[in-house]
Parts: sequence; structure tokens; C-alpha cells
Amino acid sequence: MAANDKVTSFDIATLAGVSQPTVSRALRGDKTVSEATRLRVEAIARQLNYTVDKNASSLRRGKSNTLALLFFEDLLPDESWINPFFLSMLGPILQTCAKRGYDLLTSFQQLSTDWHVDYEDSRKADGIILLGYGDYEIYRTRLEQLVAQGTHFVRWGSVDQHALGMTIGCDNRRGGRDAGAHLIARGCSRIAFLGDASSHYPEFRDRYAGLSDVLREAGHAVDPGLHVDALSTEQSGYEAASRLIARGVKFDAIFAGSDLIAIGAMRALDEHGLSVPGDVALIGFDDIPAASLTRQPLTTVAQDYLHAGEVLVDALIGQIDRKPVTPTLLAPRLVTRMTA
Amino acid sequence: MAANDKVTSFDIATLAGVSQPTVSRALRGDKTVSEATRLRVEAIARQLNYTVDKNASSLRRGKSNTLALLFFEDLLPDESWINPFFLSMLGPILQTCAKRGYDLLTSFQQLSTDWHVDYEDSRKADGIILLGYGDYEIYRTRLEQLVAQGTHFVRWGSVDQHALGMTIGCDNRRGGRDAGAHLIARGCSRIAFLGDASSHYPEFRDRYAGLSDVLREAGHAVDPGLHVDALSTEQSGYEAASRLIARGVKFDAIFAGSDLIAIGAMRALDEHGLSVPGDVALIGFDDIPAASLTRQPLTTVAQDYLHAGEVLVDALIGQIDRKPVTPTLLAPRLVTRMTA
DNA sequence: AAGGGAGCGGCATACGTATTCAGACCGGTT
DNA sequence: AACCGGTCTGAATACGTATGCCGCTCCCTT
Repeated sequence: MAANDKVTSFDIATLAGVSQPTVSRALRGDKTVSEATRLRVEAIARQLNYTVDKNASSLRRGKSNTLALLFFEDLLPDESWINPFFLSMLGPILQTCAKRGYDLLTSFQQLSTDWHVDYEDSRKADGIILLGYGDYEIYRTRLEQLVAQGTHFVRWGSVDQHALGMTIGCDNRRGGRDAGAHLIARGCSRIAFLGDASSHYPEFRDRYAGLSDVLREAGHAVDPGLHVDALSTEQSGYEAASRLIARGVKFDAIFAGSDLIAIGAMRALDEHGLSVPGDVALIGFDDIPAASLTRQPLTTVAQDYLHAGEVLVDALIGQIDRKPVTPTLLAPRLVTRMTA
Repeated sequence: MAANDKVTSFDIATLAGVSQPTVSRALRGDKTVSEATRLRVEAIARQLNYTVDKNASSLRRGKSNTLALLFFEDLLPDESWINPFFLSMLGPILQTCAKRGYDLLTSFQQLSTDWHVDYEDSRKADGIILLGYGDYEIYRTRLEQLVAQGTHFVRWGSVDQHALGMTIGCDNRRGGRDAGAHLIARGCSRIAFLGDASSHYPEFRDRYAGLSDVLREAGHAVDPGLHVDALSTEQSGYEAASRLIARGVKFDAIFAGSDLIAIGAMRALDEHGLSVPGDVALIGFDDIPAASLTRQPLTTVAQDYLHAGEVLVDALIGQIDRKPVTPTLLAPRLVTRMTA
């Protein structure tokens, strides 16, 4: 078939000897169309390579059957760099969308500036999935906008009752506890934490809180001198670990707020001749694909992004369909490799 | 503003005291609208939080200003696994799309079955970007379909005159030469190649051809016994290297068809007590993000995916705009790290 | 003063589908 | 024979925007 003029439902109708509405009904599987008619219409449609014009369809139905995925990043070291943890979620999200009959629009923006999230207003998408880390104070104002506009959205993040909108996330506090317990079981007691644990970064805050819990429960001190701020990049992890070493305090383990931080820390430890896990045990968070490939395969707290992707999509679709949906807390899982 | 009834260009028109077409013209920047009118319309539109309904707009204009990105994979070990090399291109592609005023629809499918690429027929996208590896014989039939339908598309792959459609790719043969030359300069002469170099995998074939070129030029033998088939996964690389070792042939270097293969090979070498680069020098291809994080940071032939993303998008948009576009061959770049 | 061109904006309509409403037809009931 | 319920289909129309065409106004030209 050449790139002829476009085939419309009218063409099918003419050939099938029925009206255009009947074609529409037949192809959408409406039960008021007789089996015979439906089969005839379907055959002709297939033969002419007909496809429903989604623009017309969406316009008429007021629904696009499309979700929008927005990656955002606060700091963009390289302006097209996307956090590998969130990037890993793309596959599962795509799979689930496909299963549910939705398409996925993808975009990537900075948190602090220029949030064009008019996908829903412009009727290109029925809802939005938000994936990214960033200062929660800034993030909050974006979320407030979305809530005010009545936009359907779900986000990955720290699940608490003050969070705006529907949030899906991992039980960060429990992950922190698991990591801490594992290190303590190995005999560590001076455990450093790398990650900004202020209220601006609730995930890190909760992971640190989990660590602190078990430290206290084991009768060890929670030493603020063992806490260094870091954001989730390799470079930031490197710098944080370097600062920690420069402080001259004693420590026998590092719990990094994310795998990227852990990987950066590993580089710093290496450079200072500290062996892992001999001198310092090291544990990360996320289980990004690269975690198993580092010099020493990284022990880490895994977030189940396969399942996460599915839960995110289903929560969003549920919301769009006006079904009751509740925030979900997914269980983390400790993956023991070589560094702790 | 509550989730009121939808604001349309008619509402704006009424408030601005003009007709709906004038609103449309004003917002699209048509020069036949006076400055004063345009400003008034824009102000009211902003105030009412008006957004053009993209479905209606696309329907009327016959263009969606959206591109579709299709990741495909032949074998899906884990069904939501996307090749990291192609995944890295997402960021740059998104950036370029944003710059050019296009949205991006993303999807992920198996090569061999079920290629639903009706984005363009269904008018949801104006063109398609294809990213993936897979048996070229199967791939070819898909491409033929697309060509027959007159679909606009670009693909990343091996650039040769027989390729169907617009292809953007890296100069694989030159990359192979660079890798080989580097290894030979280090004193290696028995260089193994891991990767399926049949015509089904043109990229691997070309990389191997480049290696063979320089081996011959240096007066070394091209020993078929040093060639082992592998597909681009870590597991396949591990198995290929294991088979190579089991053959008992002598070799002092491995050129892997991709970084994933190289990483798998590293694991196999490790297990057999062969040191890298002492006993065996190792070099990969792609420079995926993980390449710098492996036990020994991997020496590899980098493909410039930042630039690649931009070239792909621009080639596709050019094609859509019916401008002349030509296939592009990007230069590879040797990145020397620790393994060779 | 008449004619003409430029600048601006409105009218009508097209894009292709999905839905509401009403009608046609058929078989069966009283 | 009139009526009725059920099954299927067609006519009309709405979704919201963009554009071809025409007409109006104003000013400049001769």
C-alpha cells in the first residue's frame, strides 16, 4: 500500500456497506453490532491497513490513553544525565503501560526551573509519573501546583502523611535499619552516614533515622561527627568520603545514602589506601545496575524497581479511573555482595 | 483555579472581544494579528491558565509534534531489561526533542514478535527512532514494512549502502582498528574477539573487520580460533570468554564487541585466575556508564551518544520536514583506562 | 475625489471519531 | 391484526483548533 491519502472510518464504511458510526462501534467492540457486521468491518479494516486516528479519538473521548513520565533532577552535572536508579524504572514502567493499554510520553526537566507539566491540560496525557530526587522544599511548590490544578499524578518518594499527592516509595527507614543491623552484626560500631539528612531530602533522612535506630538499640553512639552531607552523585560521594577522612575521626563502616554515593566513596577510600571491606565496610542503597560491577561488588539495600514500576503505573491509572488508591510502601531487600 | 470545565479558545475569544480564529492566530504568533490584540489575548490566556488542546490541534494540522522512540531487544533475559548503551541515549534524545519543540513517546518491544509501530499511522507521532540490537535478518523485514508504509524513521546501526532507511551510526570498523592498534602497540598479537561477527550482526562484523585489518597490517595472523560468538549481554560475554579459555588456545588480549561482553569476560578471566591487564589485556566497545566503575575500569571504544542523540533527532525531524538528510557516520574515540 | 493596497479580523468549514437519539425490522404475544 | 420488546443501524452532532477566503477600514497615491 502506497502512502496514499489517509484511510478513514468512512472508507471502511463505504466498502462494508455500513455507516461510519457502525465502523467505529464495530472496531471498539460494541455489543450492539452484530457479529457478522463486526467481522466484515474488521476484515476490511485490516485489509486497508486502517488505524484509528488517535488524535480524533482522544479529542472526541476526552481521553488520550497516554501517561507522561517526568524525570527531574535538581543538579545537572551533565545536562543530559539521568539518575540511573530512576532510569532503571523505565523498562518496568513501559512494560506495565503496554499491558494496560497506555502509551508513555517521556520528558526530563530541572526541578528548580521551568516545570512545564501541561501534558494533562493539553490533553496529551491523562496523568503524570514523577521520578526524581531534589530539594523537597522546591519540589513541594511544584506538587502544590499540580494538586491545585487537579492533575492526576503519582510520584516515587518518601511516603508520609504530609506528602502531597499519591506517593509510592520504599520503606527507607526499614532499609536503613537493615543496613545498620548488617553492619553491626559484622562487628562495626562506628558507622558513618553519607547523605543530606535534612528535611529537604526525606529519603536520606529516613535512611539515616533507621541507621540511628539500630545503633542506639545496640548501645552504640550516634555520632554527628560521622555524618557528612552528600547528594546522589558519584562525585558528591567522593567528596563526602574525602571530607570524612579529612576529619580524622575513627570509623569502621560507611552507609551511603545511595549507590552512587557509595561508588564515589569507594574511590575516595581507595585513594587513601583504605581497604574495603577490611578497613571499612561499605553499604549502599538502591541496587542500581552498576552496583554489581564495581571493583568490589557493592553490598546494598535494593529497591524493587521492577515491582515499583508496576505499582506506580497502576496507582496512576486507578486514580484516572477514579478508583480509590492508597499510598504504598514497598519493602527493601538487603543484597550482600563483597563490600560488607 | 478549580478543575472547572475546560477552558477553550472560545472562552478566551469572548473575554478578549475577538473571534476564536483570532485567538488561535494570536497564540500561534501569526503576523496578521496586530501586536495589541496578540498581547491582550496572551494575557487573558495566561490568566485563565489556557492550554491549547493538542489533540484538536494535531487533528486539525495533521501533525502531532511528537516523536516515538522504540527500544527493541532480541533476547530479553529479564523482560524489562533495556540495553544500557541505548538507554544512555535517552537523555540526549529528550534534550534535543525539547529544544526542537517535540515530545517523545517511548516504548519497548521485542524484535522478533509483535512490532506495533503504528504510532505514525495512528497520528500519535510524526516519526520513529529505532534503537536496539538484534538479528539483522529479522530486523530487515521490519524495516521493509516501515519503508513500504512510508513511515518516517531513523535508526541507530551499521551504516552501509544496503541498509534500509536513514541510518545513523558509529564508524565501527574504525573503532575496531583503533582498539586493535592500541592492543598491538601494547605488544599484543594474539587478540581474541568476542561477538557474533556474522552478517546478522553488522556492528560486530565491522568491529571484527577493523581488528582484522590492523592485525594483518602488523603482520599478525587472524586466527579464527580466537573468535567466539557472543551477544551483547554480560552473561553471554562470560560464557564466550569461558569457552575461549576452554579451547586452550593462547591469547594475550580480548577485544569484546561491547562493554557488556567485556564485563562478562572480565568475570570469567577473574575466575580462571587470569589477571587483567597483566595476563590478558581487555578492551570493550560503547563506553556505557558502568564501564568506568568495573573492578578494573574498562578501556573501551566510546560512542558519542550525547552527539548521537542529537543527530538522530535532527535527522528524523529533517525527514519529517522533507529536507534532504544523509546518513551519518560518527567517529569513535578510544578511552584508555586500566584494562589495556 | 476616486482608486488601490496593506493591515486586520471574522465566517465558514475541515480534521476523524464517538455517542445520543431515533427509527427500522423481526419475531412473538394477545 | 395490532402491539410490543428486542436487536441492530443510521442521521445528526459534538469534541477544539486552524486555515482559506472574503470583507472591512484606513491611508496613500494620482
